[in-house]
Amino acid sequence: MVESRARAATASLRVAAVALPWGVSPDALEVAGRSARPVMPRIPAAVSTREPFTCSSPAKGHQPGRELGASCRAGDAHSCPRGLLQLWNVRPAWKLARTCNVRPARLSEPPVRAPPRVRFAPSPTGALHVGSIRTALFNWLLARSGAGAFILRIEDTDQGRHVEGSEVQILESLRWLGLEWDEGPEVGGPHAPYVQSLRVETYRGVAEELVASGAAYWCTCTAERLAQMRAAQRAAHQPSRYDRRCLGRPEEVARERAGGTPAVLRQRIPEGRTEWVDAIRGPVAFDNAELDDQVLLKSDGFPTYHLANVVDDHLMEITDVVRADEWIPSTPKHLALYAALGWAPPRFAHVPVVLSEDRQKLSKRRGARSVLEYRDLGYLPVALVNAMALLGWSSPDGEEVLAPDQIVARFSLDRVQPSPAVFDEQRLDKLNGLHIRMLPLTRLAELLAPWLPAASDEQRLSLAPLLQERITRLSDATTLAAPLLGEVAWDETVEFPPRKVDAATAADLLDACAAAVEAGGLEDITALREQLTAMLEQRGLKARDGFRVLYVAVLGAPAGVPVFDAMRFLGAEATLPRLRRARAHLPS
RNA sequence: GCCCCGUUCGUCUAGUGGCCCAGGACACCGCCCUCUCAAGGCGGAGAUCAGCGGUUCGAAUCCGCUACGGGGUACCA
Repeated sequence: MVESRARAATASLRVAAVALPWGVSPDALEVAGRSARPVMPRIPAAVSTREPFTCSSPAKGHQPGRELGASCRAGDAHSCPRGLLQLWNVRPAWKLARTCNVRPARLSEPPVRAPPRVRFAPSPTGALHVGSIRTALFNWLLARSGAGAFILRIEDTDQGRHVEGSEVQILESLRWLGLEWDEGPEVGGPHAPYVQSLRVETYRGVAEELVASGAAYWCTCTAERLAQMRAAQRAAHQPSRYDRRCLGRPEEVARERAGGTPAVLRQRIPEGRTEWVDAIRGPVAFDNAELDDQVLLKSDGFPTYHLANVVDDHLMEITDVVRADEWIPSTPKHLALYAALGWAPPRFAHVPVVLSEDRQKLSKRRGARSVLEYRDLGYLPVALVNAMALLGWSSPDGEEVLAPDQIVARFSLDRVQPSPAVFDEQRLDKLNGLHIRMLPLTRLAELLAPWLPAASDEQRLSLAPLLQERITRLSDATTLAAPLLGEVAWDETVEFPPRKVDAATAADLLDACAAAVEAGGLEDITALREQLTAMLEQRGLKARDGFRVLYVAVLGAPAGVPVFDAMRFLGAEATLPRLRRARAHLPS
């Protein structure tokens, strides 16, 4: 379908070229010489022809063959059935007939749009990982960016796969990330209940309607027969789909059902072709002959996803279905259901899946972390949101470190990539560190509480500025702050005195520092630092090298929080023994 | 088997026929800044835009084929 349209467009362009046989000026060809790379002006000056311009942008679904007038200028407005377009890249005169391009306005964003109502519909089969919750994030972003509503619905129509406790985890994950829902479990809403197992009567009612209109029929075929049929179809290189045996024997099926034979309700897929414009992928088309007569009602009376999701999306007035791309092959079946019921279908946007490092689809089994694990590892929800948003979506201005409200302000589905992406944890780390650095100190101090259980509120507050600049995850605070909140054992494996510092200088430095601290030097650590720097420089040593002595002495390692701040935090009483202990490890 | 979706530096991406012998970010390397570590600044290395054909004066961008990857093909969602 797509191809044939494009082919037709190409054909009409050829005709246009033939129909406008003006003399080609050789001068026009000499744009910039052939020696160098021909440099064409991006937006050339206005040009005119004896014949009208033709609007040609077939690939973008643009209506070709439209006259633009005998002269045009880049930037001119041009109205065509697709909306207001802008001319750009006007071509040299010798080629105008087919190359006067127009840039279509964004197709997916009509100027006036009702606020979107979107939904996230997980099934309670386990904890949410990055792959599944990113779909929730995109839904939430679409809702918030369009002043719409974000609806949460639990799809638990498969009783067998239900995992105890996963609903609670789902709600907790969403809340932790800040993806608050406007309607759904716990918050309620006008279309309650938002749990499918509580809506079974609704689905049965719709199913009856479908039977009455002939869009669905009962089927009593056994699993064995179905398996045989599929094997045969596969062997015959045929698409595998139900052969409609029961469609041709309704009385018999009715008798069997009355006699207690288990039966399922099948959707009768109409003839023809189904296509839709996916907000992320553009036109997608299926030949209905490829489609199976989908089971709508299982023999246990529960609906399948296909029925339940269409019914609920309609009843809940969902305008945009944003879901993972594994649903693409089912979409034509859903569309057929909407048509059979006389309902207007929503827009569809199929987002790509998230892959793990080995390029396989992310899954719990392969060690994908659940969202809550990231919390327990010391990640900030805003950083996770940032990292997930950048997985498949990019900001129009290229900004990458973004708070949720900034993402909302910039979000649109047409900037979502169609290809699957690998989740990069290193990038998450980077983003997490940067977001930690943007936190107000009081907030950081609060967030640090679980990671610094031994510290008082006051201590955490004074530690916060020292830690903020150098932690990647909140959990890093525990090790970084350890030397300040407890004793430090002397570690013989740490080089002491450090490189570039001889024992005598180290001893003098420690003595001088201890003397100064004893004399109240911690009152003004800048002065103390300058005093010691001067002393080291007198001996021809750089402060950076010499101070390593103090790092090892006070923090037990050559790196850590700024050592003078550390000493001040510890106070003279705690600092002096450390300086003296280090001194004792040096020959006197 | 049949159908669908996808394919730009290691990773995430920009890119919608000339601003691209492809730009940014993470990771990596070097330098600078600096009391260490971070953060930051500057620079480096890293992509024959999956391949091949076609259209075009000109293709990462349009078309076709192929390859590879993923998904669907359930009384799972």
